[in-house]
Amino acid sequence: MKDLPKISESEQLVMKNVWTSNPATANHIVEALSETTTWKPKTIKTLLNRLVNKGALGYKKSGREYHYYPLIEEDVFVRAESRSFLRRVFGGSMKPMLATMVENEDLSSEDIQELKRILEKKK
Amino acid sequence: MKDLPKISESEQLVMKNVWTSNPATANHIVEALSETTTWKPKTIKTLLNRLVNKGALGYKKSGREYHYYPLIEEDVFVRAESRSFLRRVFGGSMKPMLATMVENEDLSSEDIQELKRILEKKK
DNA sequence: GACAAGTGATTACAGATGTAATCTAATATC
DNA sequence: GATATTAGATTACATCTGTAATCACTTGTC
Repeated sequence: MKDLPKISESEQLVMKNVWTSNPATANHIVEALSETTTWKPKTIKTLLNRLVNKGALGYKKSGREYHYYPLIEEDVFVRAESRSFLRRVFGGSMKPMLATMVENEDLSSEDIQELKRILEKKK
Repeated sequence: MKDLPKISESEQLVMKNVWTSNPATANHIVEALSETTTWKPKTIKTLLNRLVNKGALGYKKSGREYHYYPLIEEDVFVRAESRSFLRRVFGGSMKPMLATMVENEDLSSEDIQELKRILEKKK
């Protein structure tokens, strides 16, 4: 898997919106992000422009609206980010990572069963 | 849990060394990091100074050597980082996170069994 | 006491990031 | 065709981060 561009936390929020619903206009993304952030539209448009420059987003012009779409698959990004996190914080080891997550989160018996099923699915 | 200072990836490498063996002198940390990085001693000392200013490290002077020690417990940092990762990448959901990790990593049957035991330990 | 050596503090610089305004150009409306 | 409006590009600024040199001060040695 070739190198992904480095995407900051703020840029990730933008990407998440585009992954969820694309193609999307800037205004659409601005509206969506205004529900969860206090960013000004100009800020969001800066992040969009940076993501385009980084090769994470593409766009197609329609009239005077740009329709943005992802150039990185969400799955690819998520897997890369997960690998990076596991290596950086746990030295690549799954066991302490899972132990820490399990301690952090309030999990029900159903949750635990579901997680075990996920483990069992592993071939 | 009060706010932890934001620690960069490079600073995390320094912290890991101090967590592993402390108190530690700058030279000791420089030696240890020289095994895995190509940083100059001045670089490492900058990172040490920044960590002190951030409140992540403290020091005690002995002769002309500073003995650095952590002001943040590794466990606390690891838990906070894990929470942040889970929320940021998976919206707080354990199941897709575990599924992604399991797909990413080459796990043996023993590994899987051990991970299930970790889940079962959850009260 | 003087000088050398060693230690960290401060400074330096470039790029990244967070945040947002200003400018330019294109489209929509009249 | 002219003007208003809108959309993104560019610029702005402060802080963070990566990387490392220079400076200042303290300690060690003679």
